Amino acid sequence: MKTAKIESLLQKSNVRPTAMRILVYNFLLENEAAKSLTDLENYFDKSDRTTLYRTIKTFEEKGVVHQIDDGTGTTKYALCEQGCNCQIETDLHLHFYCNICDETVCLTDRKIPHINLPDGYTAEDANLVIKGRCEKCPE
Amino acid sequence: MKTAKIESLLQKSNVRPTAMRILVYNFLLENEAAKSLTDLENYFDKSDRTTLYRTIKTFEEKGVVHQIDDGTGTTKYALCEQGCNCQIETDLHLHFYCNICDETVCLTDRKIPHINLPDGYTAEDANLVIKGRCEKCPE
DNA sequence: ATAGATAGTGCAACAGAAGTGCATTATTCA
DNA sequence: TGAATAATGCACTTCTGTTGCACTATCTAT
Repeated sequence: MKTAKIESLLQKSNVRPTAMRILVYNFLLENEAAKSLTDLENYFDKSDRTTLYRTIKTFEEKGVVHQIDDGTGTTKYALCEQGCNCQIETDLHLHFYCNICDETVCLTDRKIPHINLPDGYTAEDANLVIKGRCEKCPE
Repeated sequence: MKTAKIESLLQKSNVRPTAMRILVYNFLLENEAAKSLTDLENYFDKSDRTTLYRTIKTFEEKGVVHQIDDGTGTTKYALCEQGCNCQIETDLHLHFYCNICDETVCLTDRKIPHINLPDGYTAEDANLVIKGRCEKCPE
């Protein structure tokens, strides 16, 4: 994607499009799998960890990316789809973690099914991670 | 529960019932909510962190407790039910994390619904955490 | 009952991820 | 241009999880 295009996307989300932010956005865009802070750090070895940390936090606050807890203990991030509203319960999609290639992807078209909770419990958010073997890792 | 009872339960799981292990088991038994290593550490302040760590790891290996990743970033543990087979996909229950009291409980009778994955994906394990308000935290 | 083997415990230290404070640099805008 | 605001980079801290090693308790076979 062209830099100018990313710039305008960031601006739409009220994120000032600095060089670093455009690079990070592009990196996330080019990778189907969700990336961790450490992934970013390894890829952008010229840049400081803190900068990347705060970049991703800014993205998260502004709804550019969403956090993924895939159970590996390391938080990962993926771009939100256009018009995605990660916070709304009905829009929560599930994530798939591949035990073989250690990559996590969004299955944006698979929503988390509604669960009937016991009396007195109210749901506000949900997280569903399926672990197994992904399409890229045939048996 | 009587010490003798816990002793025999541990023995049935091939865990040698040391004093520490009986205490830890009892602690987990008396608390409905899942506990983290830090919780154990705070409660058993006379005991060493490593001992508690290895105790809980032994329990986990032998199927006495199961690990819970509730998205807080801290792994928690809860006793397995009798005959529970946490590893089998069909037996996976979901967990509930309360945003108010910061406690995580097993909803053992709510199983994770089956999800149809895209072609090429195979499920081996799953983790579902619902977050919200628990019965003990009325509005 | 005792000696040797095995298992459990406690201390110290380390690793990785996440987060904060502060000084420096870049950008905006009046 | 110059003051205000935002972004970046460095150093440091905290928290959780983990391992190595020495010491102690427990078990088992003689």
